[in-house]
Parts: sequence; C-alpha cells; structure tokens
Amino acid sequence: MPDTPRRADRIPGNRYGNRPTMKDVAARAGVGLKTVSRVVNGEAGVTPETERRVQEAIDALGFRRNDSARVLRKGRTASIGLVLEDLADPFYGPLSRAVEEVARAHGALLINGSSAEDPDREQELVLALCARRVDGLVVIPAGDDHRYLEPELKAGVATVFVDRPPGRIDADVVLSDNYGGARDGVAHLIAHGHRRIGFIGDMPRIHTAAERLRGYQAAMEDAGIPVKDSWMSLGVTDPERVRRAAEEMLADPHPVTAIFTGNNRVTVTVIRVLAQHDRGVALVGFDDIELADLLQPGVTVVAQDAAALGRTAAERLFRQLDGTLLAPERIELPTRLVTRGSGEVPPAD
Amino acid sequence: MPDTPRRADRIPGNRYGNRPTMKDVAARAGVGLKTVSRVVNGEAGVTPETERRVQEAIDALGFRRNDSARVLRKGRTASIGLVLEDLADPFYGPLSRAVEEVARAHGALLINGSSAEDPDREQELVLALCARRVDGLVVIPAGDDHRYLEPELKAGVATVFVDRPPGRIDADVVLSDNYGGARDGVAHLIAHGHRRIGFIGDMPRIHTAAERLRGYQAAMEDAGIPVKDSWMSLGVTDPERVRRAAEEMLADPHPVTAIFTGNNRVTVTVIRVLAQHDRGVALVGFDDIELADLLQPGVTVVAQDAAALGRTAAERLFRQLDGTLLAPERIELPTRLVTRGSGEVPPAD
DNA sequence: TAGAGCCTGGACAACGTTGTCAGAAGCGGG
DNA sequence: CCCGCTTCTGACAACGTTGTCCAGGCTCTA
Repeated sequence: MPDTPRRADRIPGNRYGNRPTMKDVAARAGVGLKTVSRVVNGEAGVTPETERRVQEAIDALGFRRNDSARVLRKGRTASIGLVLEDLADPFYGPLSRAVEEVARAHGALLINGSSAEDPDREQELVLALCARRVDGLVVIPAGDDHRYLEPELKAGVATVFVDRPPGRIDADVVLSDNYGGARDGVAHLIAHGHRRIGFIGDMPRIHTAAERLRGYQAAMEDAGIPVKDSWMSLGVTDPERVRRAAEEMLADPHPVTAIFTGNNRVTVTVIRVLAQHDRGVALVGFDDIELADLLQPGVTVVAQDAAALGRTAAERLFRQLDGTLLAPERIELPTRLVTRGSGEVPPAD
Repeated sequence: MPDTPRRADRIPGNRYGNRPTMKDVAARAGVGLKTVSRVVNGEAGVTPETERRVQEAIDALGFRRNDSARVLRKGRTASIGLVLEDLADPFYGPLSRAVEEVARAHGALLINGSSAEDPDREQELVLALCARRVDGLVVIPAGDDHRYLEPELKAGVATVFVDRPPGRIDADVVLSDNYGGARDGVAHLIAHGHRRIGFIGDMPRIHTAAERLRGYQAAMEDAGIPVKDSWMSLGVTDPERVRRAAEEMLADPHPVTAIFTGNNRVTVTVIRVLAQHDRGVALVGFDDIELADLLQPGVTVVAQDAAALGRTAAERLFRQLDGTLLAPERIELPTRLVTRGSGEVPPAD
C-alpha cells in the first residue's frame, strides 16, 4: 500500500484529473470506439464475448461516460433547474423535494439555486441554468419582469412558475389561492366575533403578499368593517420589526383583538409576542408551521400544500417537454383552513 | 401580435430548440468565430467597434453560450453535487443552503438529489453526478460502503462527507460531536436527579444514531447507572412506532422518568406523547426544533449547527479543488445544550 | 521609408460522445 | 462455388466551444 496521500495521484495536466475515455476503453479491449459506446448505452448488436471484454476494460479503468460530451451531442441534458427563494425556509423544503421526485421519475437531475429574494440574482441564476441547457425550469420568481426569458422560451426551454406569477411574459404558473385563503382566514376571525383585526404581511410588490392583503380587505369589506390604516402593517418581515408592529397594534387604546399574519415567518414572531401578552388575542396565520398543534393554544392557519405546488409544477413542466402542451395556463391550488384554537379565541372586550 | 401559441415557434428538428450558436452570431456580425468567443468571455483584444457589433448580434439573436460545449472543452464544470437524505427534513434545509452559499461564492452551481436513505439510490445519484463531471461532491451518505467512489477520487473528484462518515474508503468528513452531545444531554438529565432514563433512536447502522446511543450509554455508565434493555428503543423512526415505544416505557410499573430522543423526528413525536401524559416526564432531544421555546415546557435540546456543517464541508471541498489540501481529515463540530425547561423537570417519584 | 513590434482577427484542432454508413465476416441456398 | 443476406464492427463527421498560432495591418522609431 503506497503511503503517499491519495490526492497526489492526480495528474494536474489532465482535464478531469485523468479520466479514461471511451477511446481508452476501446484500446484496452481491442475494439472500436463505437462498440464501447454501444456497450455503455446498452445498444443491441454486440456479441456477448465482445461485450464482456469491453465491460472488463470499463471496470479495470474505472471508466464513466462523460455526460457533458453526451449532452453536447444529443441536445438533451436530462436535467431541470429549480430557482427558489430560500432553501432554508421550511416552506420550500417539501416543494423542492416534490419537484425532485418528479424529476427523478423522469430520469432527470435537479439543479437548484436560491435567489434570496433578489431579482438580479434570480436572473443570473436562471441564465446560468439556461447556459447549462437545462431542459426546463421551475422558477419561484423574485423579480417582476421576466422578459429576459423570452429567447429561452422561444428556444423551447420549458418553464413553469410557482408560487408567484411571472412578470410581463406569458408562461405557465402554479399558485395557491392566496386571495381566497386569506379571505377565508379573516372571515373565520370575523365569524368568531372579531371586528378589529390586524394584518401583518410582506411587501405588496410580492404577489403572494398582495393577494393575501387583498383577501384580508375583501373579508373585512364583506363584513362591512372599515379598516383602519393602523391595523395594517406591510413590507414588514424581519422579526424585530414584526415584533414592533404587533406590539403597536396591541398598545393602541382601541387595540386589535385578532391578528392575521401573512406568512410563516411573521406568524412565528407574532406567536412569540402574543405568548408574552396576557390578554387573549386571536391569531390566524397563512402557511402551516410545524408543532403548531402543540402550542397553547394551537395555532389556526391557512395551510397551503407546498408539495402539491411543486409536484403540479414539475408535472406540467414534463408535459411541456413531452410536447403535449399548448397554451400557457394558470393553475390555482386551494388552501385549507386548519383550526387549532388560536383562531377561535373570542374578542377580549 | 400573432395568435398562434408561443410554443408553436419551436422548430422540433433543431437541438435545443433552435438556439443560435457563436457561428450564427459571427455570421451576423460579420466577424470570425473566435472574436465572438472573445467578446462573450470578456477577453481582451477586440476593438470597441467590433465588440459593439458582436454585442448587437448577440442581443438580436438572443444568443446564450452553450456551457455544455464549454465544459467539454475546459474540463471544469463549475458545479458541485450535493447528495442528501431528504430535502424536506428541516435539518437539511439550512445545511443545503449553506453549501449553496459557499458554492455561489466560488461561482459554482449546485446540483442536488435525495437518497431517501437508500444506499442504492445514493450510489446511483453520486455516479450520475460524476458522469456530469461535477467538480466536487458533498455527500450525506446513506450506505456504508463507498468503494464505488474509488475511481472518482483517483480521478480527482473532490469529495467531502457530512453528518456521517464514509464506509471503507478514506475521505474528508465533517461531523457533529454526536457522542459528546448525547453524553452531555443525558448527563444533564442525570444531574437533575433522573436515573431511569429512556433512549429512543434510529437504527444503529446509521452512524449518528450509533454514536448518540454510545453517548447515552457512556453517560449512564459514568453515573454508575445500569441500563435496562427496556429503556432503549433502537431502529424506531416512524411516528407510530415511536409513539408505541414511548408509551411502553411509560407504562412500565417502574417507568422511566426521563427520555432522551435521538433525532428531531423522534423528538417531535415524543413531545406529542408527553403532551397527553399528566405525569411530568423530562425530555432532552438531539437536534433543535423550531418553536421549541414556545412549548410548555420549552424543549431542551442538544443542538447541532446544520449550517456550520454545510459551510465547513463546502469550504473544505473548495480547498480540495484549489489543490491546497493534503490528507483526508475528520472534522468534528461541537454541539450545544440548549436548556428550555423540559430537560430540567425533576423526576416524578 | 524601411523595419520592428504591437494589436486585432480568424483558421484550425481538440474536447468525448453519438449517429450514419459502409465494410467484413459468417452462413445458407441455389 | 458464388451470391445475397444477416450480423457485427469500426471509420468518420458532427455537436459548440476554447486554446494555439499565424497573418495582416497598423504605429513607432531610426
């Protein structure tokens, strides 16, 4: 056994270290290049004896087909790109997992990246994926102008947007019913007797945030409740500011008796604020959160099915790739109100 | 505006739809092929006027460099592969996010896949990534024999294992101090007066599970407490069986007064069981869980820093790629005991 | 004005694979 | 014994890019 460290084996001059190619395998097996290709791809027309010799050479050399070259030749990469906002957000875990499962079922690999909610970074990522010639893209958009994708769409890159619609281009999109979900959630609070209901959500330039806000306003209007500006806090997302926003709403001489929160991160922060608050304030949050059922009270939420969003989008992507798809479509998945207690707290006054 | 659907634009015969190549751009700009290449790559030696003409042609045609061809030529893909167990597990979100951040800082894309804890699927994925000629691999292993990676390592594919060590090969690995963390967690329970302490964890064939079990046993032995077999439940991971295991431990005439849980999923289930239980049973869990601080009582955990694991591994990977690294190394990151209440409950009897 | 040197641009090969096509070998029937 | 057929094999071009190298035109100096 040699005692030189493993990595010293590398021959720096050689690309890919020093990987054997089909040519090397062919030489060693004493056959033609194409015969190796046939064996590697399981094509018919190779004598068992020849195949054995080739296989032996492959194993001896540790040959692995170079898919880059293959892709160049064949024009299909068998990979799709996923651009999302933040992998660490628990909402995107199941979504990306679902996309991956579908990709796997179609024999494709998943390449992904996070935009960190930055439109430039989104574009950079998408174009990098296109340069890789991914067969298709699933995009959770951060920006609101996707005209930069026009050449790609024209060139046949299958594209599906998820969670938020694309801006200024026409493409498939799979959404949750943000408007309806929020409206139902707020209506639920109203049905339990609340009239002064706060809303804390993200910047309205984000489609989901705008829709949820619209749902809130619709529910209030349906109930004939005029909304005070001080009940709405928009564009607030980092914990410290959410905390302050919630506390201000509660400190009012005529405080809100319930809060509707626009996404999971906001919900968690508001739960913390309410935990230190003695008066019973009702809470309904958009997006489910883990352990919501174990808190006191359990957290009532409007849940979206992240996995279903991902699955639906990916399946549609592969139908585009099959060529069986026609015009771009907008698919909206329903949300589900999960009552656990916090949304059923009666108004304090 | 034409009313034919967008996708009808595709010319099916052409690879990649009908993407323009550098040749097309060159023809349109009336320059040589290499000049286009120079402009695209920002190389020196092109007159501003020529550059302008080329750029114009690029924009007009919607040209994007084909990275497959580039990779073939250059030998570096500027991408790394990440193989993990389950993207939907909240533990892996931050980890994979951290890997992605480091990759991004080095200008690399991340290709990932889930093994679903299946060794065959892990191997399949890893080899698919190698066929893509990723520059490096970050692997959270599912299997315990990685000799199939030997040709890859020899060929210079940088490889770092995370969370669990590789089997039967020598390679870099970044781990949490599972043994020490579990020992400390259990010692914490003992320090609070517990002597009958249960352990519920995953199959000991999984390295982390085995180490945590070892930590449990060490702490008990250090305290001179003989462990009864009925206190240990191994290889139990799906919620229903965890529930049964916990209930059995508590139903014993001489029941455990505290439980140490071996991972986040087990912890969550046990929390549910304890919530329906009136006697105060102490709990310390391995892995932090969200909202653990808001439960009654707060959940005391041995927290690992998933992001740090990912970051450390990825950084080490890129140091391998820089060529500044020598022998494989084993890096162990410390865990942190976070006391929140559930671990400080005194024994019931 | 001639020669040296620099700058710009382009022709060409190579990367590793696959598709096309044609040649070689084997075999059976007339 | 030859022809035609089938079966297997390999030579060659092509995929789109980049590295090498050389040619031509220009500027600068003597």
